[in-house]
Amino acid sequence: MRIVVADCSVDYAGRLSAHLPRATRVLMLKADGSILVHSDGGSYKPLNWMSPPCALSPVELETEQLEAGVVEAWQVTHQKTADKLIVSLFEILHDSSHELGVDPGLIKDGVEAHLQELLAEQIELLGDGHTLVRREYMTAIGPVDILAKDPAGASVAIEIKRRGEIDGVEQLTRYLELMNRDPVLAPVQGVFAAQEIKPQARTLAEDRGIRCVVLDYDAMRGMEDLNTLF
Amino acid sequence: MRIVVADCSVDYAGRLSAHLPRATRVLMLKADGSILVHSDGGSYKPLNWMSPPCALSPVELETEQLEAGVVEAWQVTHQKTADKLIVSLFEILHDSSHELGVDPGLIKDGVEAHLQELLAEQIELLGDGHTLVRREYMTAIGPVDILAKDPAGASVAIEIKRRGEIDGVEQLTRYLELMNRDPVLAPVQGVFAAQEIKPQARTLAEDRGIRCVVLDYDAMRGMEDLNTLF
DNA sequence: TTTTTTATGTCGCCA
DNA sequence: TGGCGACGTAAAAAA
Repeated sequence: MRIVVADCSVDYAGRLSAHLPRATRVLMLKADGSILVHSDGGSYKPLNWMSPPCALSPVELETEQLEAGVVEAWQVTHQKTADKLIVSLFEILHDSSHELGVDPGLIKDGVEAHLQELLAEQIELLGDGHTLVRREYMTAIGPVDILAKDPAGASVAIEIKRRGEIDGVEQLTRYLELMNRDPVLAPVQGVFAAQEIKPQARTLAEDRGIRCVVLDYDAMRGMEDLNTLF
Repeated sequence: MRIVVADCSVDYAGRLSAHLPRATRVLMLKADGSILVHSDGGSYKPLNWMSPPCALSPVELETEQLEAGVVEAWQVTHQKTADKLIVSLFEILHDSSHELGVDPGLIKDGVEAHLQELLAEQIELLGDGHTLVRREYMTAIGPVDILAKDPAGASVAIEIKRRGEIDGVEQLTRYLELMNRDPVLAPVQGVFAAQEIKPQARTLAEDRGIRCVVLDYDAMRGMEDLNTLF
């Protein structure tokens, strides 16, 4: 990994053409030949970049560029798509290289899939007498996370999110609308289950007669451990 | 912009939970408080990050952490969502700060928006006698890229894409269906305009009575230059 | 390998 | 500010 801080301008030609006027930026050159051009703001997306597989090579400077004050120029070319990125450096303020090694990678946990798995195992969290029909119950417009039955035998459709927001309520509403047209299933009660439910989402859900259930992930995982243990 | 190369581990809790085991990585700390954790591979997406607005603060180390070899720890918290990122540093290999200033930003060229602008100016490309009604004509299900009239005064709805694929045809079909129900507009003819139209998309479009027009971006831009010149 | 789906998407526009 | 669509979407999962 080579890190260069420099006064530079960048030109990209590929799926679109783009230009970055002269300014001070951070250039991250990774071991696989890829390059990221970052400014001191924005989010994780670089201003400009080239993804691997690609190769960096120095560019012979023309008189015009030398006169404009260009000290050095790089050309980064994508192996397959022929996308091209040209970095013109006017002044290098910092330049260092670092041996990083291979990264062990990110371990994700607590995603929606795991919550769904846990709630399916502990369906009684919705209330005594609830029973699981099945996970990923298929409908014409997509799978409902969990289909269950309440103690009276009525259908319950459950939408699970890590964080409950409006679009989750909309999604569940679409499922309910469809399922309530099916005489075998109707009437179907909706349950919006999440670790955290935003006030706006709760209001919308309750206004539509959808029950909101806040899930305690740690407690549910604890229960699972107990179940696995015995 | 502060750049730190360090042996570290990272924990994230927000929409999901994630953990990065101890390894050497590059930490980019931006002026707005945001942080990116990069490895020496992958692509432009960091292994982990926190987007602004957020704030970084040092964490008081516990005995357990000190014994494990943690030298320093940071906590980055998102202002609104309460997402949290904790970076535990075992060894700092590099640490430098740089004044970057505000970036002038990326200048894009050749995107859909520009194509739309150009076609609106050169609406006669659809055929002599065509006139522009307006760009981004609003309908109940979203804006139609361009609404025009043919020489006979009939409505023409134009969907513009850089690369014309099936979903673009579907989108235009939805607009046409809706607009043709409006007695003021009906009958509305559809035009699918793109720099490149995939055979599948062309077949579907023509089957639905939608005209396909391939746009020559360079020629259109050339025309614009002439128009600006005189 | 190719296609489809997901995403801590991000970004930009317009109501 | 919130909703909606495009993105050089990228990245992961499925086929």
